[in-house]
Amino acid sequence: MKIAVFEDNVRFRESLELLIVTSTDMELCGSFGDTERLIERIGILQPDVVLMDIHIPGISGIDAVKVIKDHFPEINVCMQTVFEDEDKIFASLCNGASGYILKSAAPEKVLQAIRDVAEGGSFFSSSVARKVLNSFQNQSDILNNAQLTDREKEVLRLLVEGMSYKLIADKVCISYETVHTHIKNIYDKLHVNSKSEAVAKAIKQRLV
Amino acid sequence: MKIAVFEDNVRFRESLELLIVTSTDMELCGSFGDTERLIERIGILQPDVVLMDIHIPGISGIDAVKVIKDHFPEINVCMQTVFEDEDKIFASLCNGASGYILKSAAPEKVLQAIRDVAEGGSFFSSSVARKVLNSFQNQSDILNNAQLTDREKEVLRLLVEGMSYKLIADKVCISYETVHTHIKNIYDKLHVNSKSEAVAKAIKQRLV
DNA sequence: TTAAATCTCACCATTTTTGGGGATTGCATT
DNA sequence: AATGCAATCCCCAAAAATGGTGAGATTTAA
Repeated sequence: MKIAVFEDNVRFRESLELLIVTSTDMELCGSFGDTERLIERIGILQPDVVLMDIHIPGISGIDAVKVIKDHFPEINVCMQTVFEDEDKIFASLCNGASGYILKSAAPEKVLQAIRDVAEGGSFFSSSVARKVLNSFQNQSDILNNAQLTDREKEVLRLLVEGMSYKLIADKVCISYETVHTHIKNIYDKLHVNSKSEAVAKAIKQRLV
Repeated sequence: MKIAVFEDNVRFRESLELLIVTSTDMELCGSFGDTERLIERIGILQPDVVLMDIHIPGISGIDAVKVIKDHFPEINVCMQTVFEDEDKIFASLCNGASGYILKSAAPEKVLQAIRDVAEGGSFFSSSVARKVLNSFQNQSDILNNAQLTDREKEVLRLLVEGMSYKLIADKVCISYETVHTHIKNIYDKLHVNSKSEAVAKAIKQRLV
C-alpha cells in the first residue's frame, strides 16, 4: 500500500513519514511540503492513498483534493488539519476526500484512517463525525417541531414544485390571499422568510 | 461509564455483555432483548451510552432513538445492525443517533465507538462513513455535468441558502445587476423560471 | 488572430413576493 | 358559553424577482 504525504510543517511531516515507514503494511512513496506540480508527482508515484494537509502552500488542500480526484479518481485522499472549521470540512468532503482526521489524533488513528480509506471506506475523527452528523440532525429537528397543518403541507408541496401563489390558488381552489396567508404561516413555522428558503428546508428535511 | 444494551439476538447480546463487563472503563447497567417499557428502564438505569440494535422487537431501533433522545437528550445512542440500508442509516442519524457501527465490526471497534460517543463525539463504521460521505459528494458531481459556469454554481449555491439578489451581490462582491444576469443564465440552463424551481432542481438533482 | 465564452454592468417594465394589518366561518375542546 | 385553532378572505405598500435588450472587458480556444 503506497502512501504519499503532503504537509508543510516539517516536524509533523517527518513524524508522519516515520509512522508510515515503520508500519508493516505501508510504503511511503513520496512526501512534500507544497502542492507544486501536484499531478505530475502523483502520476509518477501512483500512491494508493494521499494524506493531504488542508493548509499547504501552492493550491490549497481543499482544491488539491478536487484536482487529484479529477485526474485519478481511484486514489483515496485523507485530509488532515488542526482546524475543525465546518465549512472547510464540508468543502473537502464534497471535493472528494474520503477521510478527515485531526492532527491531534493518535498515530494509530492515522494508520487506521489510511487503512479505512485504502479499503474504500471512510474515516472521520470523532469530533468531525459529530459535525457531519449535526448537519443531518439540525434538519429533522426544526421540521418535526414545525407542525404544519394539512393545508400548509399541501401548499408547501406546491411551492416546492415551483408554483406561484396564483397557480397554487387555482390548483387548490382557494383565493390568492388565502395562499398568501398559508405561506405567511409556513414561513413563521419554518423560521424562514422566502420561498427558496422554505423549499430548501422542505426538501432537505424530507418534508415533501 | 454505564452502558445499556438493546439487542434481540441472544448470542450476540451475550457477547456484547461479555465485551463490556471485561472492559476496564465500562459498566453494563442493563441488557434487553426488546424495547418494552423503554423509557421506564432507561430512566432507572441512567446509562451514559445505549447500544441499540436497529431491528429489535417492540418499537424499532430507529424509533427508539427518537424516544430516548426526546426524554434523555444527554444520553448518546450508538446504533448496531447487520444491514447497511442507506435509508435506515440516515433515518437513525436524523433521529439523534451518535454512532453507527456494523455488527461485523471487531470488538475493539465496538468499544471505541462507545468511548467516542460517550465523549460527545461520533463513530461510524468505515463503510457507513462512506455512505454518509457519498450523500455529500453526489452533490458536486452532477453539478459539474450541468454546464453551469463556476460563477453560476456559486450563485446557485447561495440561492439555495435562501439569499436574495442583494445579499448575493454583497457576498460575491459584484453588482446587483450582475447577479441578475447570472441568475437569468442559470434559469435558462436549468430550464426553470423562478428561484424556488431552481432551488428544488438543484437540491433534488444534488447539484448543490 | 479571430471567435467564443465568461464575467461584468446597466436600464426598463412588469409581475411576484413579502410583511403588516384585520375579519369571518366552522369545528372541537374546555 | 367560551376558547382556541384551522381555513378562508381582504387591503395596502414596500421589496424582490423576472424578462428583455444591450454592451464592455477579459480569458480561452480554435
